[in-house]
Amino acid sequence: MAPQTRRLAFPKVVIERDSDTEQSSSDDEGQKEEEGEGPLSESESEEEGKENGFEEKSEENFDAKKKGKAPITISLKKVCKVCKKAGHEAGFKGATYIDCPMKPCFLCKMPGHTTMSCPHRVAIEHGVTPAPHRNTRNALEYVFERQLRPRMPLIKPAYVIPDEVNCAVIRYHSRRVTCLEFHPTTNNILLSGDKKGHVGVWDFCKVSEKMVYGNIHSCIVNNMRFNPTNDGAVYAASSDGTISCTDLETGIALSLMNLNPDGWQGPNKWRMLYGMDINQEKGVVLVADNFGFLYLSGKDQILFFRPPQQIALSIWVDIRTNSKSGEAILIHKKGSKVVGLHCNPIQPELLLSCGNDHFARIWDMRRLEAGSSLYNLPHKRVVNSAYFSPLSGSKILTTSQDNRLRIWDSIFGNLESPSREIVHSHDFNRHLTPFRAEWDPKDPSESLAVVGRYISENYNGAALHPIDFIDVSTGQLVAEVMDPNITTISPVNKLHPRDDVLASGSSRSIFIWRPKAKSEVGEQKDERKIIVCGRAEKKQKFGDQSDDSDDDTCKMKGKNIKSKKSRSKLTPNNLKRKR
DNA sequence: AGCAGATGGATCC
DNA sequence: TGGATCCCCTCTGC
Repeated sequence: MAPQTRRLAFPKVVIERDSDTEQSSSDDEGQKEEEGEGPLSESESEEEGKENGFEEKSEENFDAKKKGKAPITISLKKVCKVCKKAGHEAGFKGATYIDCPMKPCFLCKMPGHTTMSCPHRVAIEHGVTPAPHRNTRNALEYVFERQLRPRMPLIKPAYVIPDEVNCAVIRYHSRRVTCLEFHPTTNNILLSGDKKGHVGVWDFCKVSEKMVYGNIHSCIVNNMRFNPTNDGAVYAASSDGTISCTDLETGIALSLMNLNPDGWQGPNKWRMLYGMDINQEKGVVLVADNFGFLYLSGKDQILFFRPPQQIALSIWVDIRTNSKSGEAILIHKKGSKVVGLHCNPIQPELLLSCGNDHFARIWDMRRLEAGSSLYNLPHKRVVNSAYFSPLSGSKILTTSQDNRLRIWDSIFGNLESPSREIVHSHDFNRHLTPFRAEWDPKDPSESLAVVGRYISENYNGAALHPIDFIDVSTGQLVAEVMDPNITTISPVNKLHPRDDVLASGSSRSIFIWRPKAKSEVGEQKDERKIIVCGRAEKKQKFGDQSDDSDDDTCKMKGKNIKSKKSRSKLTPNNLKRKR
């Protein structure tokens, strides 16, 4: 499928919504008239009509009102489940979610309109605040222009979008997937961490070769990184307060650090590890906790480690030459979670952190002390992730819970305000893994990012949550990929470092996406396989897909398909995008 | 099938 | 600073 923009998709949604709304409101009227609640339902329809901008409808209702029915003061009329007021209802109408008009827009957070009419929902640019015009440059930027710019291509190559599910493991994990990581050298190996602390290793070409190690952590795996000098070992940071180093062959995990050596001493004492990255140059694992502190640990310390001994805090390796060893460094507001750490791919001295104090911060590794950050990048709400661009390391992409992606085009330029803010729905429900927009590591122009979408869209009667590909240099929605069988939200997405492959984690399942064109032209005749885990594990091979899928459409039409029934409908024939 | 629970963040007081 | 309360598209297990 060619990359599809919102502009193409949106009119379809409008049509669905119109008929849905009209139909459901007239249904309501009919039903309530029987119940003797005519006038109330009329006023309800009227408000709904206004909300959607249908003047004719209001007139019709006015006519109906003139015909006259006695007003009733006591009723069992439904109230809005959001604001508890009568006169309107919020929630799903079929597969379309109707916002409560009393609340600010759920998407852009501005008052005066709802998500349905939000300009950011219909704009092809997806709601971009353009970069302020800059005519000042600092000396570093000239260095950037001279040294890095020549390596970047002048003409942006066409994006290749992995937009079709190629294989999947359904209910692979026993809890929701929290992070994914591709093997750095073996193309087909995908690692996944889950909320329970398990780590999965899956060969998605052989598909059935999969393993879940359940003995590594006791709760959420927040981040994983491969050992840059030994790709058979992976580090993981967990909310159990430990960093593990796991041998992928054996599954034997060694604990590199334990911040809760005395066990559970109450929620105020329990330390959880979130952000993690590895600085290859300096040979250290950087990890940050839920109290605002950064810890540095020798990456190769593991070589001297014997389980089940746990390394005490005092033997952390401190790479700083002029400060005390073994000290945690406060890098974000005390008591706030530091959810992301990223080392600059080009400048090993630069570290980027982000957290719940609404800031992303840039640090010089040579001067890591509380309050000594080089720059603080403010956000309106919690920052879920912050990444340097993968090739030049000169851009920054952040995901904040204020439903905005922010892009700084050059860390050498003016960092006072982001170059762009892109409105995007990822303000998540608390029981989801936080959304993190991630760069495409293969894009030489460093402009393509992938991020899951929280809010659903009505696709042929099904409420689906697409995975968005966004050109962060323009804010344009390059593609939204979805599959009728994936009705759950996909907050975790990872693009392959070399292949045109997307891995996404949705609830307990993992999906591998490849470009549809490839299998169509037979360049790479992949067998699409789905493995369903569970009580009776069965293997399904995707058969030929017939175009006649109206049956499924009808089944899904007009209801929110987030039900167990529809979730279990994962069959070869209905795994087909209906647009 | 229906419901509780998970332990998240914003906001108000 | 801390407790209470609310929440909007979850998902699972009992």
